[in-house]
Amino acid sequence: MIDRLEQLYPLESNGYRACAGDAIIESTGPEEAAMADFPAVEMGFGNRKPPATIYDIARQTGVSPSTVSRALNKPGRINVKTEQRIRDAAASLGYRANPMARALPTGRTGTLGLMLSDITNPVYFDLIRGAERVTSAAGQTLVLAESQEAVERELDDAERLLTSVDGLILVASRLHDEQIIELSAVKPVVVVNRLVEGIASMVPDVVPGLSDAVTHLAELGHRSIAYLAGPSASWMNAVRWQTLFHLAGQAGISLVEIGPGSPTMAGGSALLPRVVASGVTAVIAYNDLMALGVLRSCREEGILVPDRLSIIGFDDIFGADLTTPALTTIRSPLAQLGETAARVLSDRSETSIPVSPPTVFVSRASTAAVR
Amino acid sequence: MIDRLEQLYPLESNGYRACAGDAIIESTGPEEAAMADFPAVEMGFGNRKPPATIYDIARQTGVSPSTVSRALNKPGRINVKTEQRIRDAAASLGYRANPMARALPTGRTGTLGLMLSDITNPVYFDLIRGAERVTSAAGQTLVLAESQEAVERELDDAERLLTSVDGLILVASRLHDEQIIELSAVKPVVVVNRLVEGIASMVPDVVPGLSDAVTHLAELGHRSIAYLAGPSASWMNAVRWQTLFHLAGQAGISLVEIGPGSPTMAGGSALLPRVVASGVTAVIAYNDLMALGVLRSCREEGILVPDRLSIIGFDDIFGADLTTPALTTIRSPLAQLGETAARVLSDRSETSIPVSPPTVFVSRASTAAVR
DNA sequence: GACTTTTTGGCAATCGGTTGACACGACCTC
DNA sequence: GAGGTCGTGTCAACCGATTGCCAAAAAGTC
Repeated sequence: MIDRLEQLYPLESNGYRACAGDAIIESTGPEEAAMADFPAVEMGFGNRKPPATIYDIARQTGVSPSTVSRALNKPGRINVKTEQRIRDAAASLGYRANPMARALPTGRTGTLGLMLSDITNPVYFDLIRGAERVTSAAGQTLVLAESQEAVERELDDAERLLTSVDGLILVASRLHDEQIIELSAVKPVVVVNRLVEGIASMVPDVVPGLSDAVTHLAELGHRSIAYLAGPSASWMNAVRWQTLFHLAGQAGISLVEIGPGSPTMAGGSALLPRVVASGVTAVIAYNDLMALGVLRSCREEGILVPDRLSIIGFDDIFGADLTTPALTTIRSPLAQLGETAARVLSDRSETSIPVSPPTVFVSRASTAAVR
Repeated sequence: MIDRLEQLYPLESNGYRACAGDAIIESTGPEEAAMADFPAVEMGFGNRKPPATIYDIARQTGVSPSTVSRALNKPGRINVKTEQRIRDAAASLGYRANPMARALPTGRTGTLGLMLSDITNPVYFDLIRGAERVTSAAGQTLVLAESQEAVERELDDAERLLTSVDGLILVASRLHDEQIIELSAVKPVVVVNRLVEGIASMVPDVVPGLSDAVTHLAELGHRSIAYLAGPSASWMNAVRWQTLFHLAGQAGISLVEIGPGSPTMAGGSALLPRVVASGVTAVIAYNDLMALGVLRSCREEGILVPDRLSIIGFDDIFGADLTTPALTTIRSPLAQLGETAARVLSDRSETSIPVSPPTVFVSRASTAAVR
């Protein structure tokens, strides 16, 4: 079978773009598709060559290890001539400083941790991107960890991560305030999408976006709407609900809370029956994923959107504008929050930091006037 | 300003779900939305308490550090009574082993690296999930790195990562074969979506899915189709093109290659004019992102899909079934590849490993019979 | 009771860097 | 020429674990 693969993808020295002139294509039969008998390949976990150390460089150049260390990290401290010799040797040996050996005496690991409930939730894309950009610009490494919405696990992972990181960004953490404060006693911690006293916190200001959304619905004639609640342990869910509660009151719109539900498409879908039963003409969901879940279920149920039900999401994730109808939503400035969080940790600046960029209402096609 | 925020999100000891009865809601004026003057908060980067070490435990229990180390890691080596005393002390001090101090003498870091061109590309979601699942089940940590489609940077990051990781998974790497082989001389390396001689490689078998796709198009009466090429440095792009080339030939369908383009929605959109000019009735894109880009541009240009143009994507990413029309695509078993890759590195098994699970054609609504 | 074996715990070296203290020579100054 | 300064490089301690080897104590054997 491996033969067939190699015929199919003939290798060249540079690995790809081989001429396919004599490749043999044949359909894979069902028996070949079975899991049990994939083509297999041998792993070569054999003898590896240990990476070069400053001791190797020292021996080769005839200086002491400490001189090597200084030549490589303290420009000017060592004679330029010597420094160059050392640099050349380092390059020829393919030297790379061992980050752990370095971290041990210094305490600096050159690494920031980013913890979120679900790495693959599109909501966090821009946030991750933003943090990545800042981190790598500062020559540091960003490590991502996932807590799977489990408090138990989140604390454990956070503690583990904390020991090997210069700072930690907690996004939409489900931990208790005290637990977060405890973590911050060990290493700098920044929380995003949550407000914790005494901890650098960055939350978008939900008022502008939500306010515009409510006005928008009011202008379309909606008098009765629902909020699709996310996880009850989510601080941001509480904020969105409370804010909406007041704004709806001010606008004279009646509001019901439906949920809590899982912050996923499935979670949204599951709540549709209750939405229908409530008789509301519009829903605002905790996030876009839930909104998309509702949207999909509506299509399956034959409920016309936006004619019979208007839907508003939250976050403006990837894909929100690809649906039909395109999803009206409230955009959170997550890229900016990610950047800021990373910058704060990266600079270790004692100065005050920005904390509350505004959300923006994005009007698309999933909202319309009440019939 | 911070006052307003606190009024808006009043804090309680447990952090959320505070009563919002007296919160004050007012619209944010435009001047407040300006970037310059976000509410700010002071960071407390003050004196941190250093984490507990085995020396602290040793002192408290009156034994030597080596005994502590053994009590915690070599069950049975130490008297149960002593071991328990040590465990209790460790717990009361909140001890957490410093992974770097441990890695230094042992060489084992308990960490796997996963490198991909773009963390936030939905294509890789399932792959990341799969790798994460296996890794964390094995008590290890997965660290993600992003290479931004830049070979220079990818090599640099890979080398840096390699020093602090037990093994490395390279996904859709743009590196040269030699570079990858060199990396694998230092630490175990697995490549995904690419075939490199001598390196454990996992690629989906594109034939089944692509074959069904071509048959599908042929049955719908398409006689002339286009392939929207992805990055020319992508091994997988070459494979998809070559395979399609043969399958189309066998089916008697004429085929043109359009591109290469960036593997993004923008990349797909940019190629639409050339698709139109070519006069084909169907396109198969390098990936779903490009297919979605074409789809969106078609909508903007008033080109009906699938009536005037059939579109097939690749990978079946999140959102592919949310569009209108829902995207017909070829699903890659990436979750499985991610799991397998992680398992191979995690077990360090010398045994042979599965390597080529089949792709599956997913027929949805973006393909139809030629008028 | 003397000898052997097993259990239990400590000593010290090691991993690969960093860094404060210091030695040595060159150069400068009065 | 004595004293001071500066530039350059080495020594040795240290970060927090792991682990091979050994010693003391306890248990077992004849």
